Amino acid sequence: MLDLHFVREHPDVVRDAIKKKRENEEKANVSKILATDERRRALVQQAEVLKRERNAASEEIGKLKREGKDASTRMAEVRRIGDDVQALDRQLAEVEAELTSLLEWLPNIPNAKVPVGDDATQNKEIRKHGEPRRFPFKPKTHIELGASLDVFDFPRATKIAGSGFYVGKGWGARLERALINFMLDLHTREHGYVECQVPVLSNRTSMRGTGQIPKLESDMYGIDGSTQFLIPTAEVPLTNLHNGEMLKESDLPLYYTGHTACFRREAGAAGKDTAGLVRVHQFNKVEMVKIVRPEESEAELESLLLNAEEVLKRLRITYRVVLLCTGDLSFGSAMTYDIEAWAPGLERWLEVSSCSNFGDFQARRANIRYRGADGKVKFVHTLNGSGLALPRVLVTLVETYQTAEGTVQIPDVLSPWLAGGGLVIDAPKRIVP
RNA sequence: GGAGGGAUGGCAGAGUGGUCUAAUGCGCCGGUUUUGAAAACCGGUGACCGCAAGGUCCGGGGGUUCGAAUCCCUCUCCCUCCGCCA
Repeated sequence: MLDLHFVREHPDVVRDAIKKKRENEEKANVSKILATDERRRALVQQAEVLKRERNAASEEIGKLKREGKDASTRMAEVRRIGDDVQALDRQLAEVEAELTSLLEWLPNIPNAKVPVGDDATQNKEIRKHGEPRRFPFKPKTHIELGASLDVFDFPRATKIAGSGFYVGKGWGARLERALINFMLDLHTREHGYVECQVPVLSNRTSMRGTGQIPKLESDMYGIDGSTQFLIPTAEVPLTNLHNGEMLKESDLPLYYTGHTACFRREAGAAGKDTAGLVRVHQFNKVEMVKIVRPEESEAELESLLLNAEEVLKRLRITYRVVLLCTGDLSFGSAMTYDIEAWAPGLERWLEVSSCSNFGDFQARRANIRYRGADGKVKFVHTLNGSGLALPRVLVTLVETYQTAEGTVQIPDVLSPWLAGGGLVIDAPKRIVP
């Protein structure tokens, strides 16, 4: 959420952001907000004048009564004021609710470093790590490998739950578990994050806090008449750990990581990536969240990105880092880097991580503040990034490390997390060693 | 699931219809003192809205009243006990 003062004082900056982000100008409506704010301030003034009168009169009545005098005419008068106050307060509550819901539709302002552009084609490549691997044979896709090695089962997942799910089986499941532990250990032992086990269900307040509600409500699975939702990312519970809290400056920065299942309807993506692991309704993800002082958030984004990249470096997977242009930037983000890993079988780059700086956008919504050394209350800045999304890492891993024989050579770096197991995925019942 | 108790500023905690403009303590900030620090003493110190005067806020919402932290209803959360249970 943007600061109302900021919107009032810099409406053009906000309008510019809406345009550059290709947001719906009907819903993200600055003029309507300014008009509603005017109405609200007029009502506040009217109500306050009356309240002042009422307070003075009530005090007087108290005095009269203590002195044993009659106060009935005064009381009748004040009663009328009270009725007016109540009517004004009702109107004010309505206008304020309207204003808040309008404000919730305003996107965050992009950082000045973000290139202006319409869509993903205008994103800017920042760096590349490794080269796409060349094969002396035609590499298979993870779907083909998954079937021949019996490690990913899509038809049976569809039978159980519907389309857009997968079953990891044998090495497929084991490898995913090893990757999760590898990532969590890296982030906790070497990058300074505190691991959290969090609910995969969150309420409306939390969803509003991180910005999923109102804009993305229809992309989530609601529970119990939509009082709670399955989380689309652990960003929601991890950031909302501190919802409504007043932190001490010495508490900052806070680094959290956690592994959860994530659930997405992918409502707008019907017909896209329908086969395989690339786009599924339920997937595992290791997430990193940072809660930091405002002056540090830009540098914290860079280190967050490096933390995510480190996973791919150690797995020796080819990737590139892309700075999203304004048109591709998400609603609440001020600046986002995507990490895209190369999938040799599919022959395309896959987004395995998205690292964003939200500035104070989420902090305002979730009311996460801290008291500075000077005693002043300020909003924190929040950041988050995937570290990483599991299914797509599995895709790039098995496609990258496949052999001419149709087996998969698992990178050595994972061996500590595959205790007792070999490092080659072979056809069923011939697991090596 | 049943019964009871509770929610007050950054924290602890008093306050059961009228100077509550919320006591007091801790913490925090400043000062005095000190070579420096601690201690002691003195002073200051909530959030939000408003250009300001001022107004609002005692878990959320609603009600009673001239007037609500205080009374009533309701929701949420926490605690104690009982039951059930991974």
